[in-house]
Amino acid sequence: MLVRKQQIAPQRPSSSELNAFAGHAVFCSEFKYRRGTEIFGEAEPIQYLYQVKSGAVRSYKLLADGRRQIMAFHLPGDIFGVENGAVHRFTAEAIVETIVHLTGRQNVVEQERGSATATNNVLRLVTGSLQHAETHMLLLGRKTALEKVAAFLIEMDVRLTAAGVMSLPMNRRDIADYLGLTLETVSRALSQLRDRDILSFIGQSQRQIVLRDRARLTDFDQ
Amino acid sequence: MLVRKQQIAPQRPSSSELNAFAGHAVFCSEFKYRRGTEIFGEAEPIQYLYQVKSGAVRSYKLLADGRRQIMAFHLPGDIFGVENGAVHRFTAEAIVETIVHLTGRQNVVEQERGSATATNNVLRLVTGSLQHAETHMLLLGRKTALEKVAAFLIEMDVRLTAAGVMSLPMNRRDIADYLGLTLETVSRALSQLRDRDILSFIGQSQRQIVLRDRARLTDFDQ
DNA sequence: CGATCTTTTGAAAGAGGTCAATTGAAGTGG
DNA sequence: CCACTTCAATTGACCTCTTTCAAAAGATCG
Repeated sequence: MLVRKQQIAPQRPSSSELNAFAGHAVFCSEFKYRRGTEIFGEAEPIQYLYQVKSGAVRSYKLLADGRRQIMAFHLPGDIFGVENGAVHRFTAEAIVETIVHLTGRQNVVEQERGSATATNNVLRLVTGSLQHAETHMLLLGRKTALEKVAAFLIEMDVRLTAAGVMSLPMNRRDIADYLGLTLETVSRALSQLRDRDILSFIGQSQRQIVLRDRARLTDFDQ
Repeated sequence: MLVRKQQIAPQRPSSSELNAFAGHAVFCSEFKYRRGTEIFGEAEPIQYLYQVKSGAVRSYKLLADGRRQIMAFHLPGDIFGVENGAVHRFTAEAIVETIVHLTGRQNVVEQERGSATATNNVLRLVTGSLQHAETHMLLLGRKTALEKVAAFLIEMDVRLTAAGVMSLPMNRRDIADYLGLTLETVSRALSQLRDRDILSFIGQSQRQIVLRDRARLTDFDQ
């Protein structure tokens, strides 16, 4: 597993939000993952706790025949890989070149035993994931394609929009696998929103989006 | 809210698994809810922690136009209503006449502050919910109708089958809203499984099911 | 025992999926 | 640095799975 990892600053403990999370300084390295590379796999033993420094991560589950459901996108600032058991329940991959801060699981486990504050931090993270999962179940089970795409844009708008432009790190297939659709349906929904002047693409890339009418976009998201 | 509640043994602290959860005896009452009545509503302040003694509970979220997504069914032994924030994120209703044990939230909060064991118990419950939610997202986003119904039957088989018979407390609409389908599609899938001799209904009720071929049922669930 | 709720089943419609072709962007190696 | 290959996205045409609408039979409840 470490073979895939490209260590940047292995010896120097670096300051990060992970330290704040732990309540005290812990050994904390920076790793860089190339686009498309696996950070950890489903059923692999848990060794680290991760925080996205730059880039983007997708975590997903697969069915036997390859159908994929992306549970969440992890963007700069997000902490992921927090689990209570011994093994990961899903796979995490870098969507683009991604730098993460990581801390050994030992530190987290020790904190769980010792500090009540640290345990509460773990609890807060897991609760946050659960809340997101519940919202997403409602989307997956009961929303139409257009409502799903609108909800996705609103979610990403908060996280990714800088200077009025939303730069999506993921491709249409990733979005589709997040929303329980096909990439063609996602593309058609985006085109429809563009034709109605609710959004527009800028430059040559189809991943740079400007939201022109957030109010009407919200109307689509039930 | 208390108006709806029919208290059974208000004065007598009763022994239950909730006490084991708390690590020591706490005030613990038994309440009975008639079928269809609300136990708590979305956005209501959290006051209690619940454990199903008998019966069944559905917890769900609604869209503005009434579309419903059931997040989970809570069956005898299940603890529910555990949340980290101040208000509930969904509604819980008794599916049939249901008896629950409940303990005041104060106890839980105090335990969170004090005992690390109690906090770990809360963490274990929340982690369990998250794990279930992740599995369910894969089902909602990526499985076909037949696969969804097969997965539902396998899930309920473990929980509900006694003496070879699975007695479902919920109707077809509940199942549909759990699986992101319509009740007609659920009915058709069950008929299909019956026609293929994978299950059969017993008696006059359509909620008493005998699984005749679990191996082939598992084949349908990817 | 009548009224209401639940479930099944059929027929028709529709939302989203599949297949395919085209265009455009982005890496890659000579 | 540019041609070449590969990857990404759009769009059209068609198809199919699930939904919608409707009717009828069956179960349950007061």
